[in-house]
Amino acid sequence: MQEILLCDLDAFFAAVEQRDNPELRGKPVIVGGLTGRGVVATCSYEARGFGVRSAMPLKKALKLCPHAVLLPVNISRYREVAAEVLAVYRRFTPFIEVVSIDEAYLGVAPGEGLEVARAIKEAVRKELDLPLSIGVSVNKLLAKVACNLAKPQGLKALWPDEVPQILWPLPVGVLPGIGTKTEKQLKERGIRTVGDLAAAPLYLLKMVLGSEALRFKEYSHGVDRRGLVLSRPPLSFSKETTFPRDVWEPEVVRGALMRLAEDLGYRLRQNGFLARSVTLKLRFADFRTITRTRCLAEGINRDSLIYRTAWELFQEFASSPPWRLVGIKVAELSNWKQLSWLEDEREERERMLALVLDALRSRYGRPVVRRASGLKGILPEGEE
DNA sequence: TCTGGGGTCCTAGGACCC
DNA sequence: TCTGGGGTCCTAGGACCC
Repeated sequence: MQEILLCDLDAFFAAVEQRDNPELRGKPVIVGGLTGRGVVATCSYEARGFGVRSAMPLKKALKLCPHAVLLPVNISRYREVAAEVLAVYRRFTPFIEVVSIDEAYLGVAPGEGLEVARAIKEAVRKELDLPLSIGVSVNKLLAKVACNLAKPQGLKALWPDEVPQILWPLPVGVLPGIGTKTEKQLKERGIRTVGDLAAAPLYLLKMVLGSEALRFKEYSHGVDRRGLVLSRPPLSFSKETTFPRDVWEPEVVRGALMRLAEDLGYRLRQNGFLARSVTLKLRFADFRTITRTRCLAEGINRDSLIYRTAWELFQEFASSPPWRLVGIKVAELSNWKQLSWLEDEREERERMLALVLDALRSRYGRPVVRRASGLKGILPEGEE
């Protein structure tokens, strides 16, 4: 049987910032959206010492730690660094499941897990100067738990024979798929720890976990049949934005939808996809959230069609302001194929323009030429 | 304390078809 | 007239993960 490593970069965004700016080392650093309604994306361990946590509203984080250094999320920079880390992993094994920007499972030969883990940790520290935690075991579940126990900057193995001693005392929330809601429901039935879950009768588990009860029962015994998923095409792209203040004017929402549609169209074209469904997401000031989806006859990848569909959905379903967030998701992706011959000349022109703008965007970032008067009648109404 | 953004998966109801 | 059963597609919402 193969062994599995879970490699998890510690406080990744904050660690990159501290590495790139040595004067930040040893200081509490918070990386997050700086809009006033932002939350903590990642914070350094110095900040965690003050009680600051991921997903915490920035306002609260700053109350806990007023002298923290606050930085915006520089996601393109973190992506670059993450690619360098992946390149190191690839020197050790081709079996890699990338979970997120800072996390990956690696498959290695039986008996080699700990040795490879030590070498990877050392290489990432020496070559990239980044702290990394690694959990080692025979499956993803135990590797993940081991990694959590190892953090920060640790290395730990967790073998099946240690399950009663190490896994059972932990809260059920350590199992993947048990979040706050499910944890609460289990607690109401007297199931707090993984050991409780292992001892619980199946009928009781089914009341909370439904058809997944058996899988979680297996997890509680350290059994995890999930394999590594080496690579998968994306199923959807989405982009959403929370307004700095609650919004009462449909025109403000319309402007936001245009920018979201532009971004999604760009990503579809860059990745060679057509989308057959468009979903509008709307959050009201009271936090009630709705989604409305429209399935299209044909796949699309143009900003204007994404925008138009989302705007129609908004007009149909927006009900009443104030709105807090608006978002668009495109899904039902298929590979790019030749569009129908029936497009009229205007559409052809628009498609050519999109290609030119994309080229500019690739080279220079968001184009400002969008505002030039020559584009009247080509871009969707109100966009010029 | 007043709650981001980008994803995946599951469930459940209704429409529709045979 | 008093209504089966199965399959698929579409849609909405929710839980979860990082």
